[in-house]
Amino acid sequence: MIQQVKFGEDMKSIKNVRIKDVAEKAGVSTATVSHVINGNKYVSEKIKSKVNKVLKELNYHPNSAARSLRSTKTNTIGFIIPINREDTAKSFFMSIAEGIEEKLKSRGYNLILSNSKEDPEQELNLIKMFNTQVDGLILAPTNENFKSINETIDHNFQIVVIDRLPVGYKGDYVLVDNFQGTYEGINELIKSGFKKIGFLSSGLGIPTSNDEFEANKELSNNEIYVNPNNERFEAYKVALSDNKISFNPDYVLFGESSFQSGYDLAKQLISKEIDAIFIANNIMAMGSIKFIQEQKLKIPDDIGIIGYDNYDWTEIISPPLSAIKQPAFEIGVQAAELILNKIQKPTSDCQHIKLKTENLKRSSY
Amino acid sequence: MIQQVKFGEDMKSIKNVRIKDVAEKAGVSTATVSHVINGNKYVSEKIKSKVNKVLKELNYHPNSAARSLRSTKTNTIGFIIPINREDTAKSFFMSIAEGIEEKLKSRGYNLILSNSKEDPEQELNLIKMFNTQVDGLILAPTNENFKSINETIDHNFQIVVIDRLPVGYKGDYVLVDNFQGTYEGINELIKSGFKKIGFLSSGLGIPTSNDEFEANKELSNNEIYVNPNNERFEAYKVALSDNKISFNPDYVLFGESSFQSGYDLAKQLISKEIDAIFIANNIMAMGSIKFIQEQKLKIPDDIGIIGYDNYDWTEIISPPLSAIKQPAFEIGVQAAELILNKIQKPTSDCQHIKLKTENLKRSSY
DNA sequence: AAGGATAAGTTAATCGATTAACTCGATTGT
DNA sequence: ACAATCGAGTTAATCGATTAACTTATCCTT
Repeated sequence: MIQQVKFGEDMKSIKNVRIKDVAEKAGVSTATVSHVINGNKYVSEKIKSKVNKVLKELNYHPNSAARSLRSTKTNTIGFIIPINREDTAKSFFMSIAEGIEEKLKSRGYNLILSNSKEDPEQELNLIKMFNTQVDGLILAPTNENFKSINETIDHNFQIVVIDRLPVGYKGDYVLVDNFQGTYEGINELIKSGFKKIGFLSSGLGIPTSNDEFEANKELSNNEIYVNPNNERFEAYKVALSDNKISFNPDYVLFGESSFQSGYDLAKQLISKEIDAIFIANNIMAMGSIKFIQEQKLKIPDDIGIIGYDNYDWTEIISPPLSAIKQPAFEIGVQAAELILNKIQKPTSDCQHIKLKTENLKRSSY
Repeated sequence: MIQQVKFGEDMKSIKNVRIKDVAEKAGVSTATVSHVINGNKYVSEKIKSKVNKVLKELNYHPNSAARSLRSTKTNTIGFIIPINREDTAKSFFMSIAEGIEEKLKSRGYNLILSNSKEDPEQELNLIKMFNTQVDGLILAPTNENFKSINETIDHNFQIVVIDRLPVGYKGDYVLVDNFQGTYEGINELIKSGFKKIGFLSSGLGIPTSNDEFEANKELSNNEIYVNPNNERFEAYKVALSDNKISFNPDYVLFGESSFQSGYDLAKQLISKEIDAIFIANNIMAMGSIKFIQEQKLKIPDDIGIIGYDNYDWTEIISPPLSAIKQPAFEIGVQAAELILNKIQKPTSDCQHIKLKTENLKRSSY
């Protein structure tokens, strides 16, 4: 339904108030007004208050384009998220965005948001676009290698990486300790008596065959692509091994991050007579649970479950789902903090932050 | 866990490539380069290709600050959302944001995102901040009256309002036809044999007492504050009346948009022996369902339920929840379309778009 | 062949805020 | 008492891209 309405408002064609207008009205130079606004040179109280008065009267707002052009600071931070349509990770990244915004706002910065849609090409394009637009970039990377990213950064801006760690990246980052959370989760599962524990996840960023994986291991920690999924997978294997349970590759399935894929993989896995599943991906967890419900399997009697990330729905399914919760908002706050520091002091040491997860034990195991 | 790492990268202190550099290398004037880039004056093929070549070689990217300053176009659209922390509406607005972004990107525009947190003051501040930053603003308003908003807009930018309609606003908007969706939902409930239908919602933007409400009715359609909740409430009443069911104010409860409030209000409502509930708010629906599950009430035998908005979780609870789905992504696309049109042709007629909801019948009634 | 029209580029003013360099009077030190 | 220093403002160059106005050279038209 589309209506059309005649245009006939009190169109404002107000010429913007310039610093010059303020200066004239206050009887001072533009430089003085600028000094009052930015407080970077001493101005006498008398003049300062006169200028401030005029500033208010005229409702002056600095033209950010002019300001950026002259000072080469944009006061804007870019944030690139990697989500597909219908991906529930959007809630995760949105919470991160909130954290970022909260911190930025308190320091007078803006946030520009863009979505790479998990497409490395898109990501590179966005970075290009950001080149002259931002003072810093918070990036949840989809390119697995930092080289290509680094090459497209031709402007002098700061970067903070979150959520995943591309190969060759040495700068600031904020990650979540996915190893610890998963390790603890698997451990709990085992303590509760589960022995045949399946592992469901979306794709790994690293080679999955054993040979290649071993090869990777020899590189230093910074030299492999770290994404949440492979950390979780590693933790799964280590936890099993620490509990003297042998690793069975048949119990591990990777698929795309979707409801359907969760459903399908759960079906496959359950046909293998496992007694518990660790599902490293929120939306796949939903699909899996759907299948389990359809099969009328009892949770946790027939099958134990742990999911990843705490969404509201995890509380209202029956039984409520146990989950490993990532501190999304906090990631955002920390990332913003890092980037602002780096902008203020570009030569400062790089910070590597790893946030702890929280283990939410409910009734699904 | 925080690590410190010595800073010692191959710091880039590259001076940015300016249009002047390109011009010199290509042996033409800066004006010509600009014309090639923007295509607003004819340039011979020979020169055009020469310039394009240099553009690539030098990896030129226009300085957006300079461009904005001169052309008074920022090529940026602002988007203000009104969400509180933990509000599941974040998923709804995020989908809208995706829709906006998709459309904007295809036309070379950027998106700046900010959150008013449902605080009218904050909203006004954000608008102020946007004044010289954006060419247009997409606003999910929290101020109920447009006057205060209008007063803080001192720059000459375009506005498109979404989701709610403040009093006195006459410009472009994209809304969802909440009346229709709710009306149909209630109708279906009645057809399925439910008679005592409760209504749960977060706060209305209009006076709720009957007198005041009647007073409001006399104003023209554009003169009352329209938000999704009051439309839904209206539809509820009309649907009852059309089915010759008398309206019982005891069956209607308003609370804040939270899990707990949904839980509490469901408790209240159920004590009144209703046989179905229409829950006009997603997160309240979760709380309500939690309570219903705890009481071991059978859905839909003991109680029928319809919720609002289609989240993934609605499929995996038992039984799957019937819901009215808003076309979030589409709202974004349309809003972006409107604002781009308005920017191109500021005097064009205002468009009023109302999108249809979708009725997802599942097994909860 | 003269005069105008057109085509293809160029020159230079301009957007608004910042800031280095400067002015000018007052204060201080010896 | 005189130079040096300081305090409080001002002047004017500058950031990089756009674009109105202008310059040539070329092409018609009669």
